[in-house]
Amino acid sequence: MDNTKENNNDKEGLLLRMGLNDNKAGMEGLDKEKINKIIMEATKGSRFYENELKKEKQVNQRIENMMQQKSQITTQQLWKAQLQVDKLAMELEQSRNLHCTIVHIDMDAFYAAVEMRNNPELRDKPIAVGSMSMLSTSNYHARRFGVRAAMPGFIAKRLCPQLTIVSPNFDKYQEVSKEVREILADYDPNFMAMSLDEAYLNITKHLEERQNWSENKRRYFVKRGSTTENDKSEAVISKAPGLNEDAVSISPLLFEDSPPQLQHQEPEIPSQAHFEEQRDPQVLQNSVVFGTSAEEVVKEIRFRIEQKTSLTASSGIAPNTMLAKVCSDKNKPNGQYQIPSNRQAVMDFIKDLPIRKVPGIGKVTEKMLKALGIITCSDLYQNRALLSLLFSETSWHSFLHISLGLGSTQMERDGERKSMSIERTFSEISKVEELYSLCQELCSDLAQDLQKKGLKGRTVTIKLKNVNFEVKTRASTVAVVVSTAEEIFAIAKELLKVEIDADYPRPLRLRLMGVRVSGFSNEEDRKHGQRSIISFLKTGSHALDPVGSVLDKNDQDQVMKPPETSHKESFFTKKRSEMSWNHQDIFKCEPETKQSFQVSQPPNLSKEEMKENLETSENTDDCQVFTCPICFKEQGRICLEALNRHVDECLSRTLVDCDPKMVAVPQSQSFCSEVNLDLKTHETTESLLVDFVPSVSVDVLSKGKSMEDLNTRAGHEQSPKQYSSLWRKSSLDECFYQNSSHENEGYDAKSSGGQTALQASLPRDKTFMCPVCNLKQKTSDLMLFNSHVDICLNKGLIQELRKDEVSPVMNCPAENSKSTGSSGKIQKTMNVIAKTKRPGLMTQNSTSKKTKPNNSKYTIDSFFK
DNA sequence: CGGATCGAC
DNA sequence: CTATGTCGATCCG
Repeated sequence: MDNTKENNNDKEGLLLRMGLNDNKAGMEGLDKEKINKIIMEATKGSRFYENELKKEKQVNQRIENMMQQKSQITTQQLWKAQLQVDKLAMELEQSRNLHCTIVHIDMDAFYAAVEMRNNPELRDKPIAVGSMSMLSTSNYHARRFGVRAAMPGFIAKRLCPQLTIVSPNFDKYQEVSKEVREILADYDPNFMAMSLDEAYLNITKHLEERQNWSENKRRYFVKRGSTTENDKSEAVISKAPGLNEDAVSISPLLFEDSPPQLQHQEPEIPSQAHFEEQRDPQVLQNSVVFGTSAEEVVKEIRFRIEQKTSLTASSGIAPNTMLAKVCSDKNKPNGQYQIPSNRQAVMDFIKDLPIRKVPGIGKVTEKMLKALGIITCSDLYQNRALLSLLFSETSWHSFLHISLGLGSTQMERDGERKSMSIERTFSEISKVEELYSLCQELCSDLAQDLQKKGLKGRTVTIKLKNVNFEVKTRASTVAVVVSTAEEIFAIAKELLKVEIDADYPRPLRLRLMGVRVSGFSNEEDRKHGQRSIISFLKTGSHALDPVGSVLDKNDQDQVMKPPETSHKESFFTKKRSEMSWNHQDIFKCEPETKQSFQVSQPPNLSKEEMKENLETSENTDDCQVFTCPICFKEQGRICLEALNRHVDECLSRTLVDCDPKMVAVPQSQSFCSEVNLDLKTHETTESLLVDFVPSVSVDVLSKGKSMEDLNTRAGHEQSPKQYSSLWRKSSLDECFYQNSSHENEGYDAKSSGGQTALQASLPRDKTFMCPVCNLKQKTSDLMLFNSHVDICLNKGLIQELRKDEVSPVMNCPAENSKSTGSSGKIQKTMNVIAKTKRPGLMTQNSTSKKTKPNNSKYTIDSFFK
């Protein structure tokens, strides 16, 4: 049994993947081991499980390839990469936009919450929404037993025999969702709904307007049940008659079953807001006034949602969507969390954030990065050079964005969709006729969806999953666009036929079939929806207006970008387009840049003044004086684009030159001597890339900053921080997740020891201590300082590499036979499927079961679909 | 372009 | 008694 050990590992992996390791132990619930054991028993030996193991092996193989590649990276490559990555990082830093207030709203355990609201019977029970085959969501009570979304119901039942599984009522959820949407629209008419229970808002403009609102405009009345059309909710409210004129009266009804810790949360009622009891006894209402800050706005939103729907929501407030989303998770359920709009706050937040929390990083990426020792965003930043060598450009760009705490500040325009598909799972079908008729049905349903959207495409893809959970897709592209059921089916049928014939003596034995249409043409899209024009007008009128003129950048971007890239800018993926348009953005960024560096700007700068500053800076600073981080020569008044060219040249020069040891060391040393290059760039500098330099967080002072400020900040850094208290407040889930994501690994916290000491010892007035070489230097130029640090860092990296004997420079990579060829990107995925064409084993079982396509869908449909 | 893979919910 | 979903986007050969 040579695979016993491996199996054990795999088991753990599987449990991890199923997200079950992060279950919390509760008085009534189960502890982690029990949960894992039960799941294991239920799952072991199933075809599903076997397939999971197989998939996991593939991922492991991928990781192995990656490590192999890593071992062949030379120090020169790494060094060069470091500089190039940092160049981009600097550009990104300059385009950082902190002027938007983005809110992410997330309804708590949405489906389950609706069901509980509608049926008081369920309120004290563990429940889940879904079926025996699959659950969509569970309430918090059930979660204590390890019952979670995406878990099959029959396993959930074993974990929690008392579990009530209710089948989903999507219409109901739609309705509630609509009610919520109506509220959200008051704060951002352009809000972006991600699903029935989740949305992003840009409340920048609302906040601005709100500043002038009278109290009455911010006053809401606490309703006492009678207004709700839903009888049940009245019952809910009257159930707590003792709760009267205080905050508790509007505290969540939903979380009676919340873990006890949650009840320590302070009542989620505006701190600045105050209640005013209405003296008129007949009114029987209290009113509440919300403040004008973002936090208050969000409390107001959540308050209104709860008043209207009797459901609670969690939310996050941050300068961009990525951060907002992460935030909303932090104090869930029924909580909120804000990252203030300054760079330091963002960085503090990001610092220990496990990458898995970041949207876009899923379990596979997490595992791959973990293999590189990357767990947190700081790790991500520290490994940026390596990552740029191991991952595709889009991937490492995303990583860089994440590790800098950057994300989109715009609500996505109605993105042109790229494909539309339908798929269905059913109990085994292997009869040819049934397969065809099923396919036809799918095509017909898909055609309806397509026609609703006025879409036609040229590529039809079928997807087949056999009873062993092996998935295949087969595509075919035709000359003219198709959209009708017949047209699609004609193509899909052929594809299906090929697969049936290919296996011929054996039946296909499918458990899922899907059909997809893609390759939409723009002309068609325009013709039908005139989408582009509409969205163009929308851009003009509803433009999310951050701060006055600054926002024009956004709009201009919209207009200037090529149409394909102007849509679908999930904060995660839009970067490519940013890159290609970078040179155009740079000057438009200028005003913002200026501001984003002014994190510590003089507090009372009037808007006019600010504008003025911006304007002048725009006029005069079109080209700044830059210093090349490689050769350290001043580049005069050239624009960033030119600087980039220069840096590139420098880079290739130095690399040809030689051993980095010889280059980096002398340069950095000479630089470490006192330099005073007072460039007329920004009068304020903020720590840029230095935050994550190993074991330090260096803060560059602004001119106006006093020593007290500094000390305060440094002290704040180490004392029970603002965040950790909030962190403690977070739900059990959350805490557990934190723990579980760190368990199992010799988690070697990249110690941030000495950080405070270092900060405190920072001399004032533009003399900085390099955290790596520990030498003093004097400069006001951020870039210079960073370059210096980076070079020192490179030195360190090189030494580290040497120490580890990973791949000494002289070592010829070719001698390692295993992964020849491909240098640069990860060799992606082994093609295993090709080998697995032999379907069902001996089971001759021609079980022509009734074709009973399982129609229930548990997917969360998005608002606008 | 085709196919597998990833991630979100 | 059984029993593990649906959809869109991206990446790479």
